[in-house]
Amino acid sequence: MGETALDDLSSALLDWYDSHARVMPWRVPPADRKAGVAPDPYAIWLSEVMLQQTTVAAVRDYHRKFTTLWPNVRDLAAADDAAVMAAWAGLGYYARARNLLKCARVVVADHGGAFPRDHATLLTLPGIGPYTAAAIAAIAFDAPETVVDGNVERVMARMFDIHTPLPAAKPDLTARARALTPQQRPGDYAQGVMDLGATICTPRNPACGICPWRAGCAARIAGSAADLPRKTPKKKTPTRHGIAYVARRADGAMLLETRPESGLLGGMLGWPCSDWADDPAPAPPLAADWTALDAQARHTFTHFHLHLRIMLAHVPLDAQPERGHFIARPDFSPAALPTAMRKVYDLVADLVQND
DNA sequence: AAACCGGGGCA
DNA sequence: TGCCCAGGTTT
Repeated sequence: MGETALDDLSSALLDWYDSHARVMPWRVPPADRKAGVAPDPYAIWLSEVMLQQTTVAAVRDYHRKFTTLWPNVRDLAAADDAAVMAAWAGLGYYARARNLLKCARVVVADHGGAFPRDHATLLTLPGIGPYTAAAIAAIAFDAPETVVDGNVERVMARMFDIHTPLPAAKPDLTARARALTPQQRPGDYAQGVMDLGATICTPRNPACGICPWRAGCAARIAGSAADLPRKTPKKKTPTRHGIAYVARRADGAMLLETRPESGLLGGMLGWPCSDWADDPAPAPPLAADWTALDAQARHTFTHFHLHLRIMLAHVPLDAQPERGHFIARPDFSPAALPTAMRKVYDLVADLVQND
């Protein structure tokens, strides 16, 4: 395919984006962008980190919460770690929140509070990999970088009818995407391809009939669009079991522990637990008269299902736990818990409210 | 290169 | 249930 054909494709995509761009709070619409309105790099960076493996619908409220609590990178850099982790609770992949804070502090300490504009420097920042570096450079600074996410991989696999399964096909798909990236409006182009993948070239039931690229799409012509991209099969998820211990002190305080920085739910608040295994050994955080609940909390992580049995105890004011710390009733917010731990609270909430 | 790391929405 | 998602870090 010659340069002219590729230019025609990128032009068609930009025309489509001008009239079909999705509305997002952090995004500058194409008309405003053409009028010279620049995006806020802080808002773009925050959105891109939140959007890692996460849908736009899930990100919206969290982005608004963060920009309200911390309107700029200096405010975020000065925030308490626990406040940021609590605000992130429920969004998942908690290493992102820890790296978010690290990154904000590096930007303030080493870059004068201004985000770097080039891909290579962005790549040195915590939590920013090849995708996010390209996305920030393109979207925030309109640099001619090629942004390749799951949407773009799917669009390219279909445009060029590539049957090689992912992840092996990634280098080829990236090269195809790079060849299509225009020098004019690369930021809008990057967002346009992702919008196309999110709204037209969807994983299931792609709307080929209204696609701006339908005439040049090899998979649509071959009838294989809905079957692409192919992916190497993944093994199915095992189930692990655990025991969660909920201790309520006589004054209403609840016993929780801050999980280790690294690992599952790293740095988040949770109930003291046994290990999570096929047949977990009991590990109560203090000696007490523990009562087993009938209900179990069930939660699915990326790579395993978790079934948590729940033990409940009412303990005296002078109780001395071996692990964790008591959090006073007014200071305890279930919303600050990751979802697996909040499900445990939901099951015991009625039992610890009024006694 | 492969493993690890959440959560919700969808068919 | 299984698959999908605006991926990065660690091993």
